[in-house]
Parts: sequence; C-alpha cells; structure tokens
Amino acid sequence: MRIRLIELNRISAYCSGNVSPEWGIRGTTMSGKRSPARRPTMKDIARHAGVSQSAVSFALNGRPGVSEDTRERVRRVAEELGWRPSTAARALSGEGAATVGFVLARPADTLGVDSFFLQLVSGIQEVLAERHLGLLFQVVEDVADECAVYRRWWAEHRVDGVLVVDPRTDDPRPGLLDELGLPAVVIGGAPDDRHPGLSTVWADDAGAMASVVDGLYALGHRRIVHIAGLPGLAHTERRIRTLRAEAGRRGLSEVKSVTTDYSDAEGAAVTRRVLEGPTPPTALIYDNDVMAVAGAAAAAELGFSVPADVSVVSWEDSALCRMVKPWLSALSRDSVEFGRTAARELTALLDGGSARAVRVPVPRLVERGSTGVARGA
Amino acid sequence: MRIRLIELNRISAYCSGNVSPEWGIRGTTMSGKRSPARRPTMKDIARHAGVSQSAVSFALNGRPGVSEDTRERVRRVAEELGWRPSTAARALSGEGAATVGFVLARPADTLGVDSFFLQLVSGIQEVLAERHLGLLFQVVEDVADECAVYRRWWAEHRVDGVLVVDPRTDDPRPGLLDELGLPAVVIGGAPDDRHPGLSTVWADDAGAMASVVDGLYALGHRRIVHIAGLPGLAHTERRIRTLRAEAGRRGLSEVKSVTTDYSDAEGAAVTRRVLEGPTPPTALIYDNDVMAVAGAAAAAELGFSVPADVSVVSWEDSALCRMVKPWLSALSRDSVEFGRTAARELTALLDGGSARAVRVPVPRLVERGSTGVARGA
DNA sequence: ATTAGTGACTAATGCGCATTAGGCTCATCG
DNA sequence: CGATGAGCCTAATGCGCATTAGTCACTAAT
Repeated sequence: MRIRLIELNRISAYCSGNVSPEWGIRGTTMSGKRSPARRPTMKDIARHAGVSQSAVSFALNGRPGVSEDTRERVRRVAEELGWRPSTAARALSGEGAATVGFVLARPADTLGVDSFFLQLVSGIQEVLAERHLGLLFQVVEDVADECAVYRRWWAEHRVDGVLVVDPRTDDPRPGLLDELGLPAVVIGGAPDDRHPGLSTVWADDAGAMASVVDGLYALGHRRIVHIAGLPGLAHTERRIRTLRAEAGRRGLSEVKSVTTDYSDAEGAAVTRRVLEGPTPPTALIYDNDVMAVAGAAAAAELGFSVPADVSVVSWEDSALCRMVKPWLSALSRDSVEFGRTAARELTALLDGGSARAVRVPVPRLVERGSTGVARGA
Repeated sequence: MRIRLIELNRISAYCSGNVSPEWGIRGTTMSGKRSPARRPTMKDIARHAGVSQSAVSFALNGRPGVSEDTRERVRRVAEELGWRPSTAARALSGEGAATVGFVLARPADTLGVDSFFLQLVSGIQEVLAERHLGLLFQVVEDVADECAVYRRWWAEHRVDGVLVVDPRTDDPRPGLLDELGLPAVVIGGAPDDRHPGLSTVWADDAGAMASVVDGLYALGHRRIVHIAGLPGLAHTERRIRTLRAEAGRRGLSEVKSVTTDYSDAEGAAVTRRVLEGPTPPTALIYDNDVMAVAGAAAAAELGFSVPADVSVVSWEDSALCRMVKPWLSALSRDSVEFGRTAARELTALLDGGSARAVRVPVPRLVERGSTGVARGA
C-alpha cells in the first residue's frame, strides 16, 4: 500500500519532469489572473521528486541520509525549478543571513570624487559573490550613527559580519562589535591586541612614509609639508607620527603635518598657506589624490612650478593623477586586491576561523613628473 | 484562578522591570562562559510584560486587540530590551525583506573616478534609512550578470524591490523584473510604456542637450563634437539623437557624436583625433567630467587653448571640473536629490502605489571659464 | 434574566528551512 | 532463526514573527 503510493509518486514525477511539467514556477491564481511568479520551495521539489521535504534538505545540503540516486534526482529537480534557498528561512533556522555589512561614515558632501571606496567595494564583491554572500551597504554621517547601524543590523539579524573602514584612534567600533559578537574585519587599521576577535587587514603606512621621506631627502628636500587627511583616523595619525620620527632622526626641523578634511578646497587652501609662508617647503605630500591635484593647481597659480620649485607626492593613485601636468608621482596600491583580501578574511572568520592580522603590500611610489631635485640642492 | 495567575505575572513583571531585571539581553551559558550576546525576541518581551506573544505583536504593530495600557507597557519593555524585529522572521511571514537592491554593472576597472554613483547612493540611503530599509549592493561585469543577480535575489527572497541604473536600448531588465513581479525604479531612463509596472525617474537629457547647443550656437560655434559615453545606454542615445536633430534644424553639417567607454584614456584619445583633423571642432561636449578634464588637457597639449581655440563643456559637474585651468563649464545636477527621488518612488511602489514616471529638473549649465566665443565668429 | 456583543487576551498555525527523532527494509551475524 | 545494525526515508519540531481562530469576562440590549 505504502510502497505503491510512493512508487506512483515517483513515476508521476518522472513523467512530469520529462513530458509535460504541470509544475512550473509560474503560478496561476484561482481567478485565472496571472500571479507575478511563485518562488519554488523545497516542498515543491519534494512533491516533484516524490520524496519528503527532509530528504530534499539532506540531498541539497550534502548531508548523509539519502542515496546518491535520490540526491542526484533532487538536485536536478531543484535546478529545473530554479530553486534557491530563501535567505530568510535559512537565517531563521540559525544559518546566518548570508550577508555582510559595510558602513561608510562620511557626510554626503564629502563623498565627492573618491576612487578608493568604489574599487575597494568591487574587490570585496568579487569574493563575496563567489559564495553568494550579499553586501548590505550604508552611508551614514558619523561613527556614532555607524555604531547604531551595527546594533540595528545585529538585532535585526541582518548580517553575519561586517567590514569596518576608516579605523580611528579611540575607536568605539571594535569594542561594540566584540560585545555584539559580530565577526568583523577592520580595513586599514594597525593590528590591535585589545580586540582579539577582530581581524585586521592593513598596509604599512609607516614604512611607506619612511620610504617617501627617504626619497625626498635623497633629492635634497629638507622642508617638507604633509597635507594629511582627517585627524583621528588611525592611518592619518600613523603617517603623522612616522613623519615626525623620520624628521627627528634626520634632524629636520622644518617638516610638519597639517590635517584636513580630504577635500580639494582644503587641499588647495593649506597649500596656499604654506607656500606663502616665509620659508616655503620644497616638497608636499598629500594624503589623497584629490588634494594633491588641487594643491598642485594652487601651487601653479602662486607661481610655483612643479617640480622645479616644489615637489608633489599623492598618497593615492588614480586617473586623477594623470589628468594634470605634470603627472603626479603617487603611492600606488591595489585597492581592488585590498578589498578582496578583506573579504577573504571575513569569510574565513565566518567559517569559524580565528582572527588574524594580515598585512598587504606596502604602497609603491610611482615616480612621475611631479617630483624632482630640491631647488638649491 | 486564571485571573490570579495573570495578576501575578503582571506583578512579577512590574517588579523585575523596576528592581532587578533577571532578564538582560546578555546571556550566560550553563557552563558559565559568557555567550557573546543574545538577541531579545518577542517571547522575551512577552515574558517580561506578562502577556502572550500575540499580544506583544499586536501592541508593537499598532494592531487592535490590546488596551492602550498594555500597549504602552509592551512598548516600554521592548525598548528596554533593545528589541528589533528579526528581518528574517518578518520576511518569512510574508512581510518582505525590508531591503532593496542596487546593482552596478560596470567592469571593475571602469569604476575609476566616478562621483555620480556615490552621490546617487548616498541620496538613496537617506530615504531608505528613514524607513529602516537596507540596501543590498552588488557590482557585476555586465547586464547578463545583473539579470542573474535579480533572479537570485528574487528566488532567495532577498529584496523587495530594486533600483536599476544605466538603462539601455533593448534592455532585458525591465521585462525580467516585470516577469518576476519585482517592484523597480529605473533611474535615468525615459518613460517606457511597455512596462507599466516600473517607475521611472529621469532627467530631460534632450532638453539639456538642446539648450547646450543653443548656447554654443549663440557663441558662434558651428563645428561641435560630442564625446559621448557608452553606446547602447539609453541616455547616450537620447543625447546623440537630440544633437543630430538640433544640428539638422540649424543646417549644421559638421556636428557629430563619438561614443566612448567614459574613461579618461578614450576621452583624451578621441579629443586628439578630432582636433588633429582637417577642420577641427570649435566646441567639445563631453558626457562626463573625467573625459572632459582629460580631453581639455589633451587639447592643451596639442596647442589648442581653452576656450580661445576650443570650448569645452562637461556633462557632469564635480570637484574635478574645478581642478583644472580654466575651470570647466558643466551641466550641473543634484545627484543626491536624484537618488532621493528614486528611492522615494521605490518606497511608494513598495507601499502599493502605482508606477509613474517622474522627471527631475533639467541639468543646469554652469558657465565657467571653458566656454567662449568661437574663434572667427 | 437571557442573549448578543464587545474588548482584551491567549492559543494555534504557517512561512521555508535545518535538524532530530523515529520507522521500515534488508543484509549480517551469532 | 531471531537479534542487530546499517541504509534510506518520513514525521515532527523549532527558529521569530504575523495572523486567524478561539476564549473569557463583562456590558448593553431585549
């Protein structure tokens, strides 16, 4: 009796699969009106394949408990029906949301021209897409809002982990994420012992700064101004500290850093201010490409020729650096790969791996036309 | 008997809420090890408030069936516990995923310096954040991949709707989204009657192009080259068609469009090619800021002075346009507001509103130093 | 005084999946 | 020849929420 029924089911499933599937993914309501479309579920697969819903689950998840034969059949049916697991249901049954979060804490108007993030994100995506992980993205005003977003995401069960950018000194985020138990990778921060749960992917800013100063020193530069980015950002502070140390080591007194908001406006303004001083610097190091370009233009306007009067280095390479004359020498790094690495670390964490600190290659100085021997050297 | 029990529950809830809540959101496992944190659920709230779980649901969702008194109490408890509805559970019980999708189909290396998308996204976020809607973001290589992503998102029940950018001629996406019944807003496409289910937010490129040509014509320009963006994009084609029409209307034969990939390299290359021809144009219209800047630089290298020899107009305004000398005249639009509008349309759609086509203001030409009277005019 | 009605809850169900606990059949061993 | 176990499945349960169907006490109307 029982066997009979099952057999019948199997036969009908077999037929419908090969001859005329009465079970498409398009539904038709009673009224005859065409409903938009119906998502196939495991139940549908089960009916189609003539097995129980649990068997389907076992089959599709590689769990033992079904014959290879059945497994294959179930897989085929799932494929035909275009089935995909509902992330909602998966998340609900404890499997996680299959999503990672990414928050960008920058005021909308500061977003402007920034090639770094888009490239970073595209690298991240590459890795996440392979594993069908979604990327939940949000732009907020400041770090406080960012923390609120993490809390919400966590409470709403929206993400399995997050990628944190722009680490700061006295950053509240690592502590919060630790508390929430949300796996996270900090991008661009130096390794931090206080939060063993977080992974870190970082570039050796200190080393890069040292080598830039080395190079400029060799070219005879003794007065150097570093037009830095936002104060409070970990890498800004690292660069500033290193510059000071390098200057101290060489006994250079006319070397300093000035922090800005990364905008072209401030980049130009600071440039004008320092160049109009009594003893203008002979070399300028900008923390991003936008300021470097704006600064170089400002210098030119003041009658300073680049690189004869003043050398310019951009700490970010992009098409922008090749849009002005002379082309700007820049520290080049592979932002896409940076993103890939970060995403890989996060997936490793999600797989239960333990946190670690990964260092990506030191940015390389690409010498173009904007750096030269110091005037008078 | 029953009353008694309920009363007791209420009292105990009252006490625990005010004196020593034994129910925090932090859990402690049996072994004494501190578990990372526990998400409070409606069950917790129910226990705390001494009511059933359904009552909590009614209370929190503004449904009738509970007294104002209870409602308020439940709300307070939920607040105290830091409760947030699990999106997974919500989605599973048919409420939608509280997420909208956004796919960017551009090869990774083409992403480069683009201010438009980041601004667009930040505008979108502003509106979505208000309603606690998440934004699922993905970067893919081409439109085929993009379609695959929509299918997957739909099958996985991941998004309630999507925002579509870069509409094309013969675009497969509207049809697909229609088929899937996925609410969508097309950003930048002209209204399309064939897909009544989709909303559209668009700017009047045709009108803008006409006014730009008007302006250049008035300055004496008769030979104009339009360095357009990617062929196949709806707005590229619209601009090209309009330019041709305007030229025809005025009997100008030396007016043409050349399509590119939006990169600085092609912008410069095309510029060189047309300027080195026998009768070089006196005005160049670039479809984005990156090409405009690169093109202006290329022109300068060839000995063409801007705007004396050739006028330059950028169809995208950004800090970039103010980083070169002379500053570039540009068509300025409020990309952030554009994003807001699109997001608002999508939320309206999600609320059950019907699709419509919304036109945002025509981009306005900001005259800067790069446009002038045509040589010889 | 009985009935209908209403307000305020609680119980029960389902969403789509993973998982645990059983159930049935057949081969193997003592 | 009955007991044991392995193999292959099915049934049942839970996740967190929304929702529908009761339940119970109390009021208004007949």
